[in-house]
Amino acid sequence: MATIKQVAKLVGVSPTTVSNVIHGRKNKVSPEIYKRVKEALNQTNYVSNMSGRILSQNGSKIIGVILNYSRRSEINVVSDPFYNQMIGYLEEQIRMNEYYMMLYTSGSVQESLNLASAWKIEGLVILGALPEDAEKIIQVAQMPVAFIDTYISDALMKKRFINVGLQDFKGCYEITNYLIDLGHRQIGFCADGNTLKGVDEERYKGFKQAMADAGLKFDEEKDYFGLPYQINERHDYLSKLAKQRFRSYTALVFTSDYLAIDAMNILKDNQYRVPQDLSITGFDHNIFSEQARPKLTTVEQNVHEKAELTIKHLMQEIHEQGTQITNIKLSTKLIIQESTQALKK
Amino acid sequence: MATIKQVAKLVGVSPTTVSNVIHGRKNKVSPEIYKRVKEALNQTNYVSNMSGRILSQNGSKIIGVILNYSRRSEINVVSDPFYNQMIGYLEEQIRMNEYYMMLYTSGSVQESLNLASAWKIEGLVILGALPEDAEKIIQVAQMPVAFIDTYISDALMKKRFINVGLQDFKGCYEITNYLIDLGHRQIGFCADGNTLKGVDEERYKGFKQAMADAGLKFDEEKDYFGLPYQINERHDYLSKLAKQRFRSYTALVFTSDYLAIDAMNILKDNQYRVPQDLSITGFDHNIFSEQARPKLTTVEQNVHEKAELTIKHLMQEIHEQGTQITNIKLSTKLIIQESTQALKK
DNA sequence: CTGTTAGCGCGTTCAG
DNA sequence: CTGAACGCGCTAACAG
Repeated sequence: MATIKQVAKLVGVSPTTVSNVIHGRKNKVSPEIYKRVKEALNQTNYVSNMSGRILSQNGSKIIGVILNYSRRSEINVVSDPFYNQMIGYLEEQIRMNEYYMMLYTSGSVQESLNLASAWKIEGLVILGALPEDAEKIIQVAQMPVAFIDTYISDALMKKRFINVGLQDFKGCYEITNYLIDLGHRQIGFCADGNTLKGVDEERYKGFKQAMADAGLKFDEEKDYFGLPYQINERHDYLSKLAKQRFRSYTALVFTSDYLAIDAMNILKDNQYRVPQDLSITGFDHNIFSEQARPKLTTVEQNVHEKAELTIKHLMQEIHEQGTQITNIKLSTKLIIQESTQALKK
Repeated sequence: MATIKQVAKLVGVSPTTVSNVIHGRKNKVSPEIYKRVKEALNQTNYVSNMSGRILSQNGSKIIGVILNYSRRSEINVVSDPFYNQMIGYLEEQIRMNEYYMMLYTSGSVQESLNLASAWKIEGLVILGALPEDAEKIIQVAQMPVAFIDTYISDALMKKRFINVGLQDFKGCYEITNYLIDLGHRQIGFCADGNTLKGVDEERYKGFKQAMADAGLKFDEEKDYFGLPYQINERHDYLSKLAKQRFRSYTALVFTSDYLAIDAMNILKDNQYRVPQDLSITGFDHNIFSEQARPKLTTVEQNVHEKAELTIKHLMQEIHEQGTQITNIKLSTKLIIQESTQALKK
């Protein structure tokens, strides 16, 4: 509640002196006064008013974290533990850098940029942006931006933009290969919705490549399953699939643990045994894959590392030490658990 | 990027006029000029600078959301879907009220209050605060504060404080009673940690009351299981319990779905069949209880409603229309699913 | 080493 | 209906 002025009056010095003490500029204040001001600061429980600070050109100390939910339905963004974990870790990293986190979910680029300029936000973290939105942002944003899990062509990348993602192609290639090695030939691919973009698209490509490399047939019309976003619709649809079309497969690859577990439960309800009747794989290695029985064979990504790297590079850019384009693809790890087994001959 | 001054110069009017247009004060500006200014505003993509606004006494439009993790380990806060859902819904509600959300996890009251005063935060939402922390906050906070899931005595409540919670006692009483009705007599109670506070304590009381009302013995030393926070330690401990002490029970009551599912898996790994060998209940009715097989018998709380009510009342307080102490206890609902069954004689 | 002054962008007087 | 002037809290440049 106390302002610099009030503290200054209390001690009997000028506001500048107080400001200097606050910023620890010992060389500009005599030790004696420094001590007295410091005490007054503690006594009055002085907290600097951020708006004053921002106005006098000193950075807002805010990192905006924007959750894009144009891709997935809102329900999933709230429920999918990947986003939740990510937000938790981002908050941790931002706080550790003595910045503040403003969280915003937004479907539109303009909205996000308005937020940023209204608050003179120093850096932006954008989760799950579509490639076309990312392009727009790169063109107009005035501050460093870090994208997480967005596919941006290198040509578009600029110095102040950071892109942290995963080796989605490779991850999905490997897990598909693993299924093929187990003897599976009829493998279906299941994802959110009918048009794949970004992360899911890369995973799909990895899957198809693995199939092609093994000389296996894959019919994009028949063997690709686009699941509804809405949980009830999805369950109905999965039930139908379980009763008919899924019967001709021995393994199913899902683009996320969330979807895989969801489907596995519906399959169980329809008297499938996993993995005896059907092998199932997920992607993420989050809490769902561990809590499920059988535990899910999946692809691990290190969410904490993702958050840490993102904020680390963002901070570098903010402090102008960034020297090159940052486009990181973190490696993945195949986690073999209980939801897959070798095909019996 | 444009400031009021710049827009004013562009149109050829004074800053005041522009300000008036921004605030829609049509009676103070001629229609002709109003239109021209409006156009310029759109063209330049004007966004008002928040710091200027805050400084000139007009509210920061920030709601601070503080996650207290002194009670639970950080790991759980990040993983427990209750918190995640809550944050998602709070963000939604805050945004819908045209406010901004600043997210902060903190173990100390002072830190939280510093955040609030630095940003002139208009309202605070505090998740899972300890009663003693809540008391401190009530004493010193300058703005409306809404506590979620904190037990505060009515005597301490003041006009500007809001408390939204659950009928935890009743919820746990009912589910325990349900088990008793099913014929269970040896019922254990499992919770996070060894000293129960707030929500968990109330649930424990509800449990004990149900046992007492049914004339059943309950030994606080023996029949209460305090589980370690750390996931690995917890699993080890649960494994031990599964092999020995759990054998003498026919039902276990858990304080959250998260813990119940975690334990259920360990039990399965130890050849228990749920519910045939052991009935299990959770609390929350979140995604875990639905994704599990068997689906968990649990107590439902409406998280969305909780968030909505919290922000609604907080907004009322902010706009000074709050007239009375707000201490809400939302009702719960028993959700009977597959993890419980009648005891065979 | 210390104090004075100006200005950041906005909203709100108060005169014209 | 319009504009000039002030102040919010802070910092940086400049004077003493």
